[in-house]
This record gives sequence, C-alpha cells and structure tokens, in this order.
Amino acid sequence: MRTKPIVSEKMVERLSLYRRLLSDLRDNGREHVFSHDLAALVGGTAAQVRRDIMTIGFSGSPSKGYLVAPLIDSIDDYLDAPGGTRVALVGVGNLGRALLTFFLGRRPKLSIVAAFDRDPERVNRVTCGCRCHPMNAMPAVIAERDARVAILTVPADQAQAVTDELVRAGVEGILNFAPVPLRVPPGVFVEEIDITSSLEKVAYFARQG
Amino acid sequence: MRTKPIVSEKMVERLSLYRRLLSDLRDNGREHVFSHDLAALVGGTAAQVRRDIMTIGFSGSPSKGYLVAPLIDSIDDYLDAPGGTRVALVGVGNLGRALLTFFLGRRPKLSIVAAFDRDPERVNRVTCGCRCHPMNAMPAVIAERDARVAILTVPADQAQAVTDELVRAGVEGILNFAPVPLRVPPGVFVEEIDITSSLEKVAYFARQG
DNA sequence: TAGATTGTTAATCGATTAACAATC
DNA sequence: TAGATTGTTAATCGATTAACAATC
Repeated sequence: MRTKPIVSEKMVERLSLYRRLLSDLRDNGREHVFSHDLAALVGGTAAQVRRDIMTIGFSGSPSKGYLVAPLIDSIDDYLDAPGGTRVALVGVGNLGRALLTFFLGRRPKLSIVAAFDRDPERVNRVTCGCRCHPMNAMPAVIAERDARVAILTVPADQAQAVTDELVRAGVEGILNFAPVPLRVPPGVFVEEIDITSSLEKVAYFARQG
Repeated sequence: MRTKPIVSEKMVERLSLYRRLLSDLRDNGREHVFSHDLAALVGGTAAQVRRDIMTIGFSGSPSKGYLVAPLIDSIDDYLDAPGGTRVALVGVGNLGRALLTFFLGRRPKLSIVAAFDRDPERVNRVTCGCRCHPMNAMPAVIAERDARVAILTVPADQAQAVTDELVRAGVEGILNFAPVPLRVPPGVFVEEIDITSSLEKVAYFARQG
C-alpha cells in the first residue's frame, strides 16, 4: 500500500466537492473534464484544481484533460477509509432527523449506524431509518457498531458532557453543530459548524457588498 | 458616525463567538474577563483575543482585563446593522424547520421574517412560528418584509434557480445549505455550509489522528 | 505545426504566532 | 515596587495566485 501525504483541511474539502460534482458529470454521461470546467463548477481556479489533482497522484493529458471515472476512483482511494467509516449521531431533534434523512443510504462508505437521544419518547424507536438508543447505551452501542466518528446535534448545555462520553467510548472525530466550542484531548478531530456565526457573517458582509 | 474597518471573515466569526460566550458570562454575573479566559473558551490564544478586541476599538486594563457588558455592546455595535437584519428562509424541510426553531426569538437584530416552500401541504400555514409562503410570492414578500439575507435549505437541484430569484428580489447575502456551490453576481455574499464535505473531512482526519 | 492544457515552480498575499515595551 | 495583563510590532507560517516550460 503506497503512502499518501496528509493534506490540508481545505484540500480535503475541495476533494470532497470535486468528487460530488464529478459523480454528477459521470451520471450525465461525461467521460472527461478539463481543469477549467471543474474550476467553474467549484468557483475556483483551474491552477488550483490541477495542483489538487496532481497531489493525489492522478494524471491528465493536455488533449482531453482528466478522465472522470478514474479520477473519482482516485479520490475515493484518497478520502475513504478502506472498510468505510461508521458514524454515530447524538441528538435526534429536528436537525438530527434532517441529517439522518440526508445521509440515509447516500454514501456506503460513510453511513450513520446509530442514533442516541435522552428523550424517552424517542428512545427505542426507529426514526428516519435509524434506531434511537438511550444515552446510557452509548459506550456499548458505539463499541459494538465500531463507530469512529460522531455527529453532535444536542443543545449547547449538554454538548461538552456528551463529547467527553463520546471520547471515552473511543470516538476520534466529531462534527459539532452545538453552538459552543468543544474541548477534546489531542488526537480527536473536531469540526465546528457554527450556524449562528455563519448567519451573522452573512448579515455583516451582505451590507458591506 | 465613525467609520469602522471592514474586517476578515474569520474575525467576524470570532467576534460572533466572543459575543455569545460573553453573554453567557454576563448572565452568570461575571463583570470582567481576561484575554486568556476568553481564549480558553474559544480554544484560541490570548494574543489573538487582544488583537481582535483592539481592532474593534475597545480598551481593557491590565488590572481587570475587559469589562464584559461594555465589550458586548462594542461587538453589537460592530456586527449588527443599526435597524437589524431580516432573514428569509427558503425550504421548510427538516433542516429548515430546525433553523426556524433555533432562531425563533433568539436575536432581535437577526430574525427570520418569512419562509417559503414549494410543497402545497406546507404553504399558507404557520410552521415553527413563521408563516410559510408559496415560492411565487417570493419577490413580493421579500420586498414587503425588507429581507436582505436568505437561508437556503432546498434540495441541490433547485438551489441555483432559487438563488437567481432571491438575487433578483434584492437579497445581498445567502447562507447556503444546499450541497452545491452557488453562482451569484458580484456584491452578493454567499456562505456555503457543506455538511457532506465537513463530515468527510472529520472521517478523514479522525483516522489520521 | 499551432493551439490548448497539464505539471510545477516562484511570487504574493494574508493570517497566525511570538515577542516585548507600556500600563495598571 | 512586583506581578500580571494590555497594546502593538516583527517574524513565521501556509495557502493562494501567477507564470511558464513540457506535453499532447
């Protein structure tokens, strides 16, 4: 197995986006694509697309650019864990259900395998295609399902406590929607999606434009 | 009215976060805070906090750091539009409803004033505290309500068409949850929240850690 | 060949980090 | 004063942009 360089966060985001757009192109019967085509779709520059593709060790040709299907395979190779990544979701409110529905069957290599909530009304029922477990079952279910990554969609005041428990259960990456920064030990990766900040940012820059 | 420098996107995000954390502190009776206290809460450095606070023209003192309430006022001054910003939300699915609920009454200066959906089942009913209008009412309602900013929570295949219409209706900023980059004319600010990319990023870096 | 695109390096830009004198 | 923190500048770091020879 060849070694792959660990790349920047931004580059991973771009690769993820390329893959999605390339899949659309493939489904529409496109077999090759030029760097400037991809650049236009992502809203970036052709040079950056070329550099990204070069970094993952894929080659194109001046005459027809890049072959779509092999490029997708190359990105798969790069981004996906060989056996796939199993995800746990904590907090089955409106946002949690939206995410469950969205990811249901979307990517076989990245699937939500368990959900948790503290509301007894929701526990032990199947919601949006996923069984909802009680909070105290987290360690056992996460171990049994081998979930390495978690999505956090609980209220702010529970976020840190749930995080501590997730880390104790062996989770190594968290996508945090709770509006508060999380403290985690080294080696655990956290991505914060701060919807309030994002909206305030849009409001700020909208009136500057 | 004094002129304020236009600051970077990251700085606006940080200011937004500072404000939220400071409000919690104030509600808990804290009257002053040191740069390193704030830094610990946001997971950043004290020097950066000091630089940010300096940039918005607020001053602290070596003996007691920064006064919480005046600092919040200063950030308000900086981030909020004088008359507030009114927001329209397009797409009242699970995610749209989660956002409606979340922002309901949360910030008087940043409130969702109208919702739109193309599903006749949802139209002309009040959901999560907000009336849902049909899509073809967008130009009229946005003008009447003076919405300058929009949140986009429609499926990918409708995103660009809805965006074009929002821009035509005068919207100058869009928070996009649809998993596809938007094309907008210059002067319109778009913030993409790409949940799929974010989750793939977490999966990638979780196994590198 | 001529035209267009790729692979790759150097220059630019911006943000973060480190450092320290000024202040309470 | 002594200790701690602020205000502010210089150094570092990384990512993006620009440029161009190599390739088809």
